[in-house]
Formats: sequence, structure tokens, C-alpha cells
Amino acid sequence: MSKRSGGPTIIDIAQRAGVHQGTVSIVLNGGKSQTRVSDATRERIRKIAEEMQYTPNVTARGLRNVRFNCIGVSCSYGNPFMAPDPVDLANADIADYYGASLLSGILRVAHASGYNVMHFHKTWRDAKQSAAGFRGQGIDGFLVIAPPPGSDMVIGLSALGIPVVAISASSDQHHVPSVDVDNAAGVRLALEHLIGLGHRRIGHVMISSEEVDPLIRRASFTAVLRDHGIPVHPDHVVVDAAYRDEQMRRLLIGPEPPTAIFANDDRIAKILMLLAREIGMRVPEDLSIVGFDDSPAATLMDPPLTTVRQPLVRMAEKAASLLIALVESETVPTQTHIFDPSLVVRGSTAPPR
Amino acid sequence: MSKRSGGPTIIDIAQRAGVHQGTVSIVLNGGKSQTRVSDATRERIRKIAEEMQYTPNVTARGLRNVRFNCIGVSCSYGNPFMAPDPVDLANADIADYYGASLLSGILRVAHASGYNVMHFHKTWRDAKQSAAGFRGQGIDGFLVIAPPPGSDMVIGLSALGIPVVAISASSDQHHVPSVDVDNAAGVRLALEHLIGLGHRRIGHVMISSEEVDPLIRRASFTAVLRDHGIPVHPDHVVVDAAYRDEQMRRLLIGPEPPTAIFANDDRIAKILMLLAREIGMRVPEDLSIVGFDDSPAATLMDPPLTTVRQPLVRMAEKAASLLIALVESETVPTQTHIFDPSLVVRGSTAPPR
DNA sequence: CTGAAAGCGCTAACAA
DNA sequence: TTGTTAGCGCTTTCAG
Repeated sequence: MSKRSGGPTIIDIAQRAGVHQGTVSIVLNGGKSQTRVSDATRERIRKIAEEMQYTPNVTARGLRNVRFNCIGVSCSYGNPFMAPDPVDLANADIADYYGASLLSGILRVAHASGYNVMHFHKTWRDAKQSAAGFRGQGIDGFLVIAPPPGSDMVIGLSALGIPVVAISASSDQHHVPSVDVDNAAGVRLALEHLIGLGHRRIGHVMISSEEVDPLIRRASFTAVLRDHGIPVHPDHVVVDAAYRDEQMRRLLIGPEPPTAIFANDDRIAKILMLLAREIGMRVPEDLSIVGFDDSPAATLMDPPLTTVRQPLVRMAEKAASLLIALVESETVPTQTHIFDPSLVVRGSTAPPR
Repeated sequence: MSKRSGGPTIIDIAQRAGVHQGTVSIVLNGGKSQTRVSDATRERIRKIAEEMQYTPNVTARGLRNVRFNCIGVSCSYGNPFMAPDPVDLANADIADYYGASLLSGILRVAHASGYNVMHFHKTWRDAKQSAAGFRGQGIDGFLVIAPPPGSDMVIGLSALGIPVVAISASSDQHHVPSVDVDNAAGVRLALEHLIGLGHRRIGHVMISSEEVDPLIRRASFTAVLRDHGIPVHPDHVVVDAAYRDEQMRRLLIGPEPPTAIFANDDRIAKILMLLAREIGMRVPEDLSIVGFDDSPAATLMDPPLTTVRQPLVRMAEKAASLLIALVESETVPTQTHIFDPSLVVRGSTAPPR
């Protein structure tokens, strides 16, 4: 044993086997060295390593520019794995759903491939200030979650030679492989469902955001209605409404209220549902509501929410395997892998009266 | 710049500053060296480091047995951060709640202290086979989640000199600092609520488990009823019921059915609630149900679930800070930090008819 | 007060 | 087929 706290090293094994450490290194840890070792010694070394319970010290390997088998997850704006408020977890069911689903997929793929997953504590400001801090941290590559259009995090990292894959983002923006749901298709699904039911006065509620996905949904809303020749009444579209804002209430009790609302995500749908009930409107009789996400809370609302599902776990799995391929220097095309959303029809939508 | 891919090293800085790398190391990265450096050089080195955007290479530091600033989270039996089934996330709301809440607390504390958090991919079999694989992995210490009583993971790791803190476990079992909710108190809270309401025929449903917490709740159930002189009808206690088992149904439609049930966790409470409705029993009129966890789903059930809340985020925060203290070799007493549960009364409980 | 040098565990080019 | 050697970037003891 070495005098340090760690376990047996290749030197310990070399001594026991009566060979040099270099030979042990080649046998045990693969290596691209051209050197050949006889089967006899190979076997002997392997057996001794087994006996001594040798495990390579990833740190030392890392110093030699070998992989760490570790991918980092990072978010340019915050931490989707952390509840928004430490104490009030009231909305954790929906707010955490995004991060939890992604993590679930990431872990499945990473662990199956022998990679660890690290929540990296440093946050990105801009390329100038932040780049240096992301090197030499024992991470082979980063999964960047929902980078806003203006962020140079993805580009900054990959300029450093660090493999990056973006989630909920487009490759056109960030120039690395990425995964995203087809937001426009999701919105179309939701709206055509409402239109098919006979709705013509359709509202939209979103909460102001810098993330791309919500903004795309906003744009798609207008586009789809236009395609169907349905006018978008300005009052029916509430943008930048702060949480539980008066604007939502005004929308519901206005002179010519919508018969249906497309909520930009399930959290908003939930607020609308509670608000409608408070005002005395019945869902879906007086008001149909469609959400986006299909968070677990959707099934538990009263009535259960009709909503657009995005396959977050699958998306995350894809992202993780793209990143691992990149780390292992396979060629990965710089393109957005787009996932189809699906409409889950439940009880919150019905024909207008 | 060094010829490698990494950023500037202390050598680059030393050259620019016209000093030796050792001096730079002392100035920039603290160090316990006795050596003193003049304020003038200190300042010069610091400025150059700033200009060159120097960041220490954690890997290289690690090799010298310095901290990595990284804590690992690991579970001896599975992964609470991974949804049980990749596709069917139907119960993710409850199943993931435990892991997500813990992670939330862990991340908050770790990141605030400059520590990364790593999901370690190796799983523990037993000390003989697994110990070696947890050394030299770039992790300063482990947070072990819900180790079963028979597991030697915690003891095995700490025998290796790796700092460990256990979550949802007791220090008596594992001989390291730990955090846990006061399960017995939680059960008492739930049962005395039911007893206060007038219930005398009280059932208990748990799903078989190797984890300690559920088992403690099971034992507490019996103890509390005994304290109150209430008999525990064997039919009223369903143990080892598989998911949605017939046993639950039998309990509900038996000859002398309970008027109230203590569900060992919210997931079970949810199943019971659906089952009761299916059978035609009304909650809480015909059957009161109390859960354990206060998962977000509790508020969304119909009726909203009366349940026992465990302060998971706080517990995780405590565990993380204990571990960090341990890593930074402060003295931390080997004791279980017990957190008080609280009863959240909602609509699923009422006096018996 | 500052410089030199050893070495953490491992890899890979090169020498024997 | 095997051994030797030079580092990776950093810390720290020991000389100067």
C-alpha cells in the first residue's frame, strides 16, 4: 500500500507481480499504447489486481487528460433541481417536474454508461468572466438546460473545447447538438382540439419569461389562430401577467370572455382553474382550459387537466447519450433533435355552451 | 499558457510575475504552508492571476490530497432521483417527491458552500466488494440516503476514512452523524387526530419495505393504539400488501371495516382513496384517511389529504452541512438529528358516522 | 522572504 | 514483450 490514504495503486500491484508499473497500467486501464503484453503476465496482473481490489484513481487519470466519466448539468439562469422556495413547496409538484424528469432521464443513461452526474455549483455570467472556472473541474462535458437566446454559455463552453449538449434549446441558436420538444406542434394540438370542440373565443395566458420555449408557444398561438381565420382579441391574450395577477381575473370576467383558454404551462392552468372556481365559473362547462407539460398534477386537478405532454424523460435520455458520444469523440451532428408532443385529453375541455 | 487544453496554470503566472510557482501557489490557493510572502508580491501575483483568469485545477489539487469540494449522494438500494419507470410517470408526483425534496436541500447548502454535488453511479453491494470503488473518485464525502438496517455501506465507507452522513437513518445503527424525522411522533400525531375525532376502529396499510422509516411507523402504530387502550384488530392492519393488492380491498369491505385508516405514506393514501371511491365509500364520511409525507399530491387529491409532513428540505440541508463540516474536519458529534413532523389537517378526515 | 524540488497516481512515447 | 522516463498541475517541506 502506498503511504497515502487511498487504496492500492498500480505500483503496489507492480511490486507484487514483479513487473513495472507501466505494464500494469497498460493491462488494467486499457490505454491506447502500442505496447503489447503477454497473456501470461496479463493474467497474473489481473488476478493480483482483483485480489488487492484495485480501482484506478480517477483523479490521477484525469490529470493525464483521460476522461473522468463525469458529465455536469448546469443551467444558465438558475437551478431547476432546486425548489423555488425552500419552505413553501406548494407548487413544487409542477415547478419541480421539469427538472426532476430531466434528471431522471439523464441519470438513467449516464449511470448505464458508467458516467457520474454532477450538479456544478458555479453559475455562468458571461464568457469573459466565467469560462475559466469551468475548466479543469473534473467534468468531461456539460448538459446545459434551457439556455436563453442571449446567453453565451453554450458557445463559451464549447469554444473552450468542452463538449456541450443543450436541452430545450435549438442548435441554430447555440451551435451544439440539442434536444427540444416541438412547441409549435404542441400548441397546434391544443388549439385545434379547442377549435374542433367549437370554440372561437380562445384566450392565452403566459407568464413573462426569458426562456425560449414559452416564447415560441406564444408566437405559435397567434399563428395557429390566424391559420384558422380566428381573430385574436387583444383582451384574450394576457402576457407578462405576474403570478395570480389581476389580469387573469379581468380576462375571465371581461365583457366578452373567452370560452376557452390555452395556458402556457400546467402551473398557469392550475391558477386559472382555481380562479375560475372562485369567480363561479365551472370548468369545463363555462370555460375550457388546456395546459402544457402534463405534469403529474394534471391528473389530480379537479377536473383533470387536458394538456400537452412533452416527453421530458426521453429528451433527457437523448441529450445525455449525445453528450456521452461527444465526450467519447464520436462524431455527432450539430442539430436539434425534435420530439413530438402529444395531447392528453382529460376533463377540463368541452364544447362551449 | 501550457501546451495542454486547460487554462493558465500557476507556472504561467509565475513566469509573468517573475517568481517561482511555489510562491504563486501559496498566494493564490491559501495553503497551510508556513512560508510568508510579502504584500507587494502577493498583490502583483493576484493581479496577474486576475488578468489571466486563473482558476485552480481541482484535479491536480485533489491528487495532493486536498479537497475536491464535491459531495456525493448515494443510495444503497436504488436511486430516489430516478423515476421508477421511465415511461409511466403516473406516480412520479409522490415517488419522486422524496428524492426531489432532499436534492433541493442538499443543493442549496452545498452550492452555497462552494461544493458540487455528484450522483455517483456505482452501487454498493457489500464492504468487501464495493469499498475500493468509492476511493479516489474525486468525492470528499458521501450523503447516504435511507440505508437499510442491514447495509454495511455507511460503516464501510467511513471505515475507509471517507466522511459520511446518513439521511433517514439513525446514528445508533450506522455510527455516523445522521438526520431523520421523528417517525413515532408523526404516527402519534396522525392517530391521536383520528382518536380525537372519535375513531376506534383504525386500520393501517403499509407496503412491504426494507427501509427503516416505514418499519418504525408500523411499530409506532401498534404502540400508540395500545397506549390509548384501543385494540388492534388483525384485519385492520395490512402489511406487505403489494401495490393495489386485494388485501386493501378486503380490508375495506370486510365484516367490521375500519372507520379510519392510517396510510404509511401518501402514495398508499392515494391508492386507498381511489379504491374507496370505486367501492362506493365516501371519504371522509364513510372512511377517514391520513397519509404520511405531505407530498404535493396531497393538496390535489379529492378530498385533499390529511397527512403528516416531514421537513425533508430542512433535513437535507442539515445533512449537507453536517457532511461539509465533517469534510472540513470540524468535529461533528455522531448523533441523529431528529426533526419534528407536523400534522396537516385537510379534508380526508372527519368523525365517524 | 523566496526558490528549489519532491511527489500525488497514472499514461504513453520511447528505449531496451 | 517489458522497462524507463517524463510529465499532467499543484502543494509543501526544506534550503537559500
